[in-house]
Amino acid sequence: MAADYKGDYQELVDEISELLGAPATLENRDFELLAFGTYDSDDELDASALDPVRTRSILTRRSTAGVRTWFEGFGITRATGPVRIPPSPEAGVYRGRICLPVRHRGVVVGYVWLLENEPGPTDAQLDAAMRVAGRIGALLADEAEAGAGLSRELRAVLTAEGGWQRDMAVAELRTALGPRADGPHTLICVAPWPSPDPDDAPSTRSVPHAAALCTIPWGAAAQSLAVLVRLRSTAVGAPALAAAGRVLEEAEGAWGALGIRGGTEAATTEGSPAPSGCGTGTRSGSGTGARGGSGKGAGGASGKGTRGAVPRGAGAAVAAAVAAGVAGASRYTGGPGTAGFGGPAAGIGDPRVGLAELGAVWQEARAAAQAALAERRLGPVAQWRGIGPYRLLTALPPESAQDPAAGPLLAPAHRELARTAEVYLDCAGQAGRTASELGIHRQTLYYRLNRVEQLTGLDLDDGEDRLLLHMALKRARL
DNA sequence: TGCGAGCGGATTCCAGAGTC
DNA sequence: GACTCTGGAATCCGCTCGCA
Repeated sequence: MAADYKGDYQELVDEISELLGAPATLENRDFELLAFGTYDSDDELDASALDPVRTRSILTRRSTAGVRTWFEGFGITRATGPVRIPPSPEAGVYRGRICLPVRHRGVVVGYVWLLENEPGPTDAQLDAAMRVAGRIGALLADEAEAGAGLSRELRAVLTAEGGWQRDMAVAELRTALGPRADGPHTLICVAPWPSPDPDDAPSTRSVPHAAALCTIPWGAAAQSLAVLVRLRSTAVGAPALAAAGRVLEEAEGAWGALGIRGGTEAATTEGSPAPSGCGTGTRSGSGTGARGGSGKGAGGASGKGTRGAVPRGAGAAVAAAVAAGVAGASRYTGGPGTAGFGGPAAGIGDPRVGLAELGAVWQEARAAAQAALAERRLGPVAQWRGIGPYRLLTALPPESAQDPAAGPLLAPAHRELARTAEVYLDCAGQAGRTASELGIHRQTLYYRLNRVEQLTGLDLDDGEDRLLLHMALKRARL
């Protein structure tokens, strides 16, 4: 049964505030706010509580990197007793404060902060406060252990083969979650996730509405992060979106720390516009007679496609993970969806009540993440219900990625032709819109389409041939 | 309802320029 | 020289609208 840790932290912080006669705040070792004391002074408004750093910490639930660096410079990560920190206006710290390191079995797990007042607390008072900090440390360690346990249960559910194995895993997760297990839930898949190490995953506390999270293999060498999210109802997806946004921030930060660009910036610095710019356009065009005409043979290709997708500045292991998990999608296009490593993406499955269908929800979340990575216009956070044809395409077996009909077109030398064909098909075969979308002359478009037909042996005036090529091109992006 | 005129988009053909 | 792209002109085709 999960404990109400938040309430316990609050009581302990209030206890410290009362002991020392000053408002206290509690942050974890990542400087994320866990609780803050509301000490009642005799004044109507205690100006001492209006310190900018403390106010910011309370309002944003965390401290800035600059403040963190300044504090850590006083050795608070190694201290076993109270540490006095003088004010430093240049670091944004306008008031001196006392840091009580919160330790458990010798390891720092958080910090209690007190603004210094005159006269300061006595040694006896600080000793008493440190004993309370010790109880907070035990509580933080207990919570971390409980969270890790849920990770194991969640991973067991998501990696179970099915049948009785999954039923057993679901039963264990249900027991661990308690009564909350019967409420509405969904799953978020964030991929690629930079590390398989559970210690590198964010805590459930730092992800809004998260009940459990764990890492799951993504392809051959990469990782993804699964987040189980509690919802108020299956009709309201806002909590899942908020959680996905928060975890994406963590993922982008982690990839950034590894020297790999995140976010959409990387996606727009190379290559051309998205191949699917016409995806939501009007219905079919004229469908008139056959194209033929002025092709001049099936000789060499331009070879002017977009450049490689391997991130620069990354370690070999990371590059391998990216190659397996992300860049594999960029087999031919140069568009934002696939041009290099455009950062991680998140997929959200359809909400369900209870945990029985968690396996299916996970498949949906994975598929949505896969679609968001392949087609950046769907992301960075994509919901299963919003990925359109990718609901079918992601369900196809891996071997379908190389359909012989589209094979020649997927060669690196013919990236531009493949992109031309895909935009043309996305635009429902309307030459004018396609040429406009690609920024080429319409005659150039006819020339390229003629080359596509020569390479593939398909007839773009035939509906089934069009469907086959369209599916093959989309599938190859996944 | 059927027909024809007008319009606009799609297609084809040809010539020529640029690049490798 | 081969390939690719661009531009102009002619033609085809489907759609809309007015009219009987």
